[in-house]
Amino acid sequence: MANRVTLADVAALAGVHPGTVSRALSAKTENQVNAATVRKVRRAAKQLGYTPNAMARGLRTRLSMTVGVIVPDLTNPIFPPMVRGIDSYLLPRGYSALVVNTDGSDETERTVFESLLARQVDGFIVATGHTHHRLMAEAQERGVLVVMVNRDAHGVRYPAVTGDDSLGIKEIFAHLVALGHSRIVHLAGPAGFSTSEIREEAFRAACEQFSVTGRVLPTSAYSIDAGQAAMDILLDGPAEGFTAVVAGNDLLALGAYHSLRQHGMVCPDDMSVVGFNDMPFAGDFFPPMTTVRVSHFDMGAEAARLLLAQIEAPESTALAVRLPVSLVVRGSTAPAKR
Amino acid sequence: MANRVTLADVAALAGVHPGTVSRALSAKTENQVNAATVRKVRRAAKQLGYTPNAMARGLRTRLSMTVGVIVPDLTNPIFPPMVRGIDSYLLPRGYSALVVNTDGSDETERTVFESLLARQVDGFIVATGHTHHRLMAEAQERGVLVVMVNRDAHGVRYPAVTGDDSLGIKEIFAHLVALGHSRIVHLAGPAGFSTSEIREEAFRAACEQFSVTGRVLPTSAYSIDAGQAAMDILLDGPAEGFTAVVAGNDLLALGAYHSLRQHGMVCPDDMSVVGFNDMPFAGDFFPPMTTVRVSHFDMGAEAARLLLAQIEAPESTALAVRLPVSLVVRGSTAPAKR
DNA sequence: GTGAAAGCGCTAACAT
DNA sequence: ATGTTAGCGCTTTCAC
Repeated sequence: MANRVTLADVAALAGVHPGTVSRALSAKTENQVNAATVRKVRRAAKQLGYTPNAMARGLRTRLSMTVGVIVPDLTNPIFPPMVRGIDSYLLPRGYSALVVNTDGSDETERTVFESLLARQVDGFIVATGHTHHRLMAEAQERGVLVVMVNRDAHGVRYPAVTGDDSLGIKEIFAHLVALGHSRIVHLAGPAGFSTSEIREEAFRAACEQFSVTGRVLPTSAYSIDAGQAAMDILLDGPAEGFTAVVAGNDLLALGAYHSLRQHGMVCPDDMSVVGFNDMPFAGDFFPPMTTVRVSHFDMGAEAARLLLAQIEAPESTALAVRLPVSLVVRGSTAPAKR
Repeated sequence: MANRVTLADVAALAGVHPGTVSRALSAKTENQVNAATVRKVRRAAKQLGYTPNAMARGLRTRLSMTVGVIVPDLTNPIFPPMVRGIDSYLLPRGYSALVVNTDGSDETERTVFESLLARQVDGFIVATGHTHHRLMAEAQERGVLVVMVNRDAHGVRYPAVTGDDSLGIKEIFAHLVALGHSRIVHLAGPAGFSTSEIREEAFRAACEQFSVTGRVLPTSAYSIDAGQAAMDILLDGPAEGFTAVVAGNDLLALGAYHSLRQHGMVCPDDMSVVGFNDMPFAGDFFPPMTTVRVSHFDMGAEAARLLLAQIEAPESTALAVRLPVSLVVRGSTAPAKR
């Protein structure tokens, strides 16, 4: 594959030593070199179409200028914006992101983690956090730099960037209660994730606060099918007078849509449904989904910022960052039927 | 960042020469080495937690085991499955994909292309093709290995993996004509892309073949807004008796939904709409979208296969691959009103 | 079957 | 301000 012009070639053409070329071409060191020489070197480099070899540089500097990004599954629509957010911070600073998927498998996660380490990534952004995360604990012991994103891990001192989930749930309740709902179901995210825990916790607290009768339905995954299955359990049994569903995320809410439809019920007339995340196209579903917006782009950008801060100053105390959320009211919520 | 165990360390512990460790640890060369030595080396490597340094290896072998993937925008939902497809072929073979976005900018594309080249990628998978693609022409001259995916580029001899767009359009027509539609609009994709050209061409041919009165509405981008704007133009004017819309892709079809709704029309009662791609969640829109399914996962996997074939045997004549398509009939198409 | 030695392309200390 | 030198960690000829 092409591109066999080296520093030595440029040096030869410019009539200087390779070391000088290296200095002339790097922003940090070009002031150590005569302006005229810099120009001469630049001209030679351009003429030859010189591109520095990142692997040679990285080998020497022990820096790959690459960060590993570990996500459960890129086809989950919250991740592409997050990856774009990461890139938006990384690329202008000369870094690249290597994105890998785990499909929820701890074993796959270990494999990709090691392979990323073999590629000498300078740090990780990890979106696969779960509450008891062995790998993260080990990574910390090995001195690997990590920023957690979206989900946190317990007992690990890595910085984390999350949305303000508690506030999101509270805003949902304010909206629902104003619409007259007093019996509300929570389609709780699967166990073992901080997002699930925090949202369920906030749900219970909000029930207290707003004097609402709540019921928590566990789910097995953050997926449409799991949401549908959980909702089926409610609708197959006695009605119990619930008029609204607060789902752990938009996918679960979509599952609730499916279940409702299958049971001949209409959302929002028979049952209001609220999602979480405001994933792309949430406004194009039927009905357009009321949900809590979290900017996954910002989440990614912020995580990248925290990671580079650590890379450049390993001592920097990067704390948890909580991003703002906002309720987006669309067509899946309506006044409670009396 | 951690991980400072080298070959030399392993060699010292195992009591052999670094060269021997290298041979013992590589599948291709381990048969050159005594079985007992291999075991000894393996044990030492495991004990120290040795991970080979990919940059050092790459520098020596001139192979990065990395491929560059250039997409317009990862948040366009057809790309995540494609990237997963690429990964599905690459990762088991020891390769990684470095994905970058261009946001449709030729300048950005040049920049990311060069930066990927600097990272010594062994080849590219390019999803940003347009009909007259300067960069691809240059890349070919420079001997850069590329596989085009989804879209083709004219006048470049790179292999391309695309869907069978012509067949897709034909199947749409068979469906629509069976429903009694005889006046059909095409929301054509923007100029300069092979997908737009081929689909529009197939539309015109199908109009001939099925004796349908067609009208082509150009759009400025493959986006919801562009689709809505184009559809607005039709609906703001005299009706002309059109009863169905064949959109250049699902996003344009979604734009048609919006325009229809804004004009107080109901899909599919007043107007049938067909998309193209069967993007994720197309079945969850309102109404669930009738569209042509193309497996973008397979597309990515196939592109990766073609690229690795080229990398491993640069002489291999990789031709264009056309993937099968299938019409997915959902709720956005209905019998034509008489 | 294994050791020795060179070198991939670059940067960074050191010397001048 | 620039040249010299060494070496990042690995693979791979060439010896033995």
